[in-house]
Amino acid sequence: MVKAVEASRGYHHGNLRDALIDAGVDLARSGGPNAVLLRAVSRAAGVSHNAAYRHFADQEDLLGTVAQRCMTQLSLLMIERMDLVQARTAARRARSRLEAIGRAYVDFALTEPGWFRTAFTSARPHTAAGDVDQAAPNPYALLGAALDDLVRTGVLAPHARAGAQYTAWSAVHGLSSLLLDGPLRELPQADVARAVDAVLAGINRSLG
Amino acid sequence: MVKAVEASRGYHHGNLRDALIDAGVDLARSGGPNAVLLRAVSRAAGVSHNAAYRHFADQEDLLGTVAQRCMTQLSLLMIERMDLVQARTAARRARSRLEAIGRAYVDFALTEPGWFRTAFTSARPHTAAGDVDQAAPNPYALLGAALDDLVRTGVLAPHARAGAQYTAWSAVHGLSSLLLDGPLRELPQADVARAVDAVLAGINRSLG
DNA sequence: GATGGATGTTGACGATGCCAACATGCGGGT
DNA sequence: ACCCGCATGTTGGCATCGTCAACATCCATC
Repeated sequence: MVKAVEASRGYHHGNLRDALIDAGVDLARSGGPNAVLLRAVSRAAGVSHNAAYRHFADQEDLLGTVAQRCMTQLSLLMIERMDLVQARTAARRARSRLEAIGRAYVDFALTEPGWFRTAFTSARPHTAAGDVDQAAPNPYALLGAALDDLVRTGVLAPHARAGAQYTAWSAVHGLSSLLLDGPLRELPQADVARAVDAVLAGINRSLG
Repeated sequence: MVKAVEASRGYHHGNLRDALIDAGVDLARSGGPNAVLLRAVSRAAGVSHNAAYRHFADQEDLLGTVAQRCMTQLSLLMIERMDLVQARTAARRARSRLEAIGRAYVDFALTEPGWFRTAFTSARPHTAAGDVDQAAPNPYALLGAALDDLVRTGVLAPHARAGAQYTAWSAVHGLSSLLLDGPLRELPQADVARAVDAVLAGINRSLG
């Protein structure tokens, strides 16, 4: 057979690493990075503390792995929203896609604060040596692809692409952070919408 | 006399709250928010664990207070850099001041990562009820004042001010975060400078 | 079938946050 | 001047966490 997906519950779990990561993702969702505890994930996986040490060097290692999964969740929402975009011309489509991506980014931060904070908890270069899942979609690769499309459709001048990338990333990520943990924390919902519109419009304008 | 600055070291410390906060700021500087521990600050203040509970409800309370001090540090650097700006016309001066503020923001994040992370550790609305030091300068108030100057000097149209505020805050904060904990983490120094220039130029352009 | 290495378990140690009970001494009221 | 209350510190203890060491189990390979 390919692999025992359903965990056999004998002495050996059979699929513990994934189970631990899943538990970590759950904990991160509700409690953020500080909730991703070695003993807690072990408990959730129905296994004894210390079992995790056979799969992760230490808590930081686990957290880094969970953080990557959170990044992937962000990517999934971005892709989903991007695929919904429809437009006449290729140029308009590229523009709308970029906006959809940006909006997804902010929405993710606001609707999944635990995941968002965990994804950027950094702790360490969670692009650690070894098994970074290269196949997993990356939020910034998606943003980059959207910018490539803008260049392809003539909206964005090729020489401006590099700068636009930094500008777009920064604006969208910064807004998300400020709304979540910054001085915009308790902004009324209507103002939030206005702020998002303003920032996305600013990005659009800065594209030329 | 005004106040016993030098701590009298009897049974009662005499100035414990401030001593604990200072110790917390030190720990935050080198270790970030996770290093601001109740027992550690007590130790640093030469006092027994639990003494801190006479001045802070819990660790989160202490951390929030320390976070505010970190915010103030950021403000101080911004003010310092802003005051260095010289320019012929009032308009150019206002523009240069905004840029100086933005650059200071990013520089602070990169040179004082522990403080920066602590300042935005949020944990809870560290604008808790009660004694928020209103006199302390606020990074966003400074940014707001700089934008006001741009309106006053005719660089920025009044109706565009609100949007510009969100745009500028987001861009500068987002860039800082991405350089510190995001995918731009290990960017070579030359590219960092380019990215900062690009984002600041983008802000300037978005002002019209 | 035996056996070795991968996987899980048990137990322990130090550190942390927080609670309860106790100690100290400064400052205000008489 | 005295005394006593209450803010401030201390001691001790508990539950939880990360991590190490020693041990148990079982799957795969010969």
